[in-house]
Amino acid sequence: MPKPVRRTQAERIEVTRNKLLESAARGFSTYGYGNVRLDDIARDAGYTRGALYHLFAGKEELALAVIDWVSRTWRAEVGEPAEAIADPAERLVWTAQAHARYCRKDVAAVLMSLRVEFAGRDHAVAHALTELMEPLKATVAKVITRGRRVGSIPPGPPPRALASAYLGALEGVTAAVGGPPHDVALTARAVRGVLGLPNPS
Amino acid sequence: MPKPVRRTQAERIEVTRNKLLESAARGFSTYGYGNVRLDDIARDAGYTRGALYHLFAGKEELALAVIDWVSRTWRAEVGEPAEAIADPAERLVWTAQAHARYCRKDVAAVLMSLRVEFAGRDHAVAHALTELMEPLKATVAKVITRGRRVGSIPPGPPPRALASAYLGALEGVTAAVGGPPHDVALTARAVRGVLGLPNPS
DNA sequence: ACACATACATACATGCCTGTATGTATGATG
DNA sequence: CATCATACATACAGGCATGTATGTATGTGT
Repeated sequence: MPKPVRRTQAERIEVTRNKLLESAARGFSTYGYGNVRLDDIARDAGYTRGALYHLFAGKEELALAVIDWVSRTWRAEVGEPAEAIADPAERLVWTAQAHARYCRKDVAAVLMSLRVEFAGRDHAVAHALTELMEPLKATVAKVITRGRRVGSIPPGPPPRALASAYLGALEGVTAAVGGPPHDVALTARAVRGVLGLPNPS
Repeated sequence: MPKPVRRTQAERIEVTRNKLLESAARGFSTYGYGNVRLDDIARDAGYTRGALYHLFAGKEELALAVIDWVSRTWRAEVGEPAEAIADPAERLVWTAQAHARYCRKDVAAVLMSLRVEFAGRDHAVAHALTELMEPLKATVAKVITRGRRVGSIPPGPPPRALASAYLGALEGVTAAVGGPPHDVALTARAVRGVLGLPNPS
């Protein structure tokens, strides 16, 4: 018996919460919001639904918490570091590559999975997702506009449409390729093409 | 009262079947396989579940029929015409553009929607989808290989990985852009980038 | 025109999953 | 160490969607 370590309540709850969030992310990502059973999520994390309902009000709140959790880590690992890059074109390409690396963690796919499932629906999860994507798209559009003013991104379709395509290419390619060793290079290729940048070769 | 036209049984059943398939495609695409209710699908087509269960063994068979139905129209409108184009690079770019136009019909999104929902699961629908995508990916890989031999596609990542990225970019961009007037141009940009082709400018 | 088959509607039964209420064990406080 | 609070498990209840069985109307063969 591996010694019943005495943990403080705050520690216990944080450990449990994180385990549940991770299992939930995997569950939502693999089975979808509607198909996954809370029992599976809890059991996968090593608990029962009792723990889950103690920490989250229900399935919907759990999904919202997962979205918040994943988007936080995304910002930390992809969004924030990208802001250090001055040149707009470089920054967008770097972001794409960082996103591809980020998506190697299986939990990352949960955002795309949920977005597809809730696309065009009136649901709290759907609203959370659009409130997450909308500013991101706006930011990308702004970077594109700046890039064109500076001359590092060639002219073409309107920035907002281009931003949508950029994000779509990002997710589509990373999801389809599904990991190393070519995910980063191929994602970069795709977004370069979308932005109208020449391939570096 | 609009005259009770006397239709033959074969006609009745075909009309009904098609209406149900179209509603099912919309339903699966909007709500997902697990979330949509067969009652909604039937009612949307102007029938009840009675008609649905008379024509299809159940939800699963309905989904399989929808997949078959959509893939047929895709082949007719995108796959087959593309084969007329000799040059490999041109053919792949044209296919992407034709796919973008094809996706303007709302029912087209059903394949991507189902693929995301069933990705990595052991389910009859999942198998049907992989059996549909696998040959397609193989074909694209072959065209890429030929294109490189001929010199119309530059060297780069292995053909299979490139084919995955090509299809991912295709779906990602069309789904994200979501229609005219820029869908075709942006999709072409993305796949050109993935394939390593120079942008025509 | 009659009996039969089939397209489709309505009514019923079953199972599963969410949500809630209750119970138990472990950590906190005096 | 005794009492309380909290993390988590187990037990119960309700709803909702699938699937099935039965009923009705429309087309078909003789």
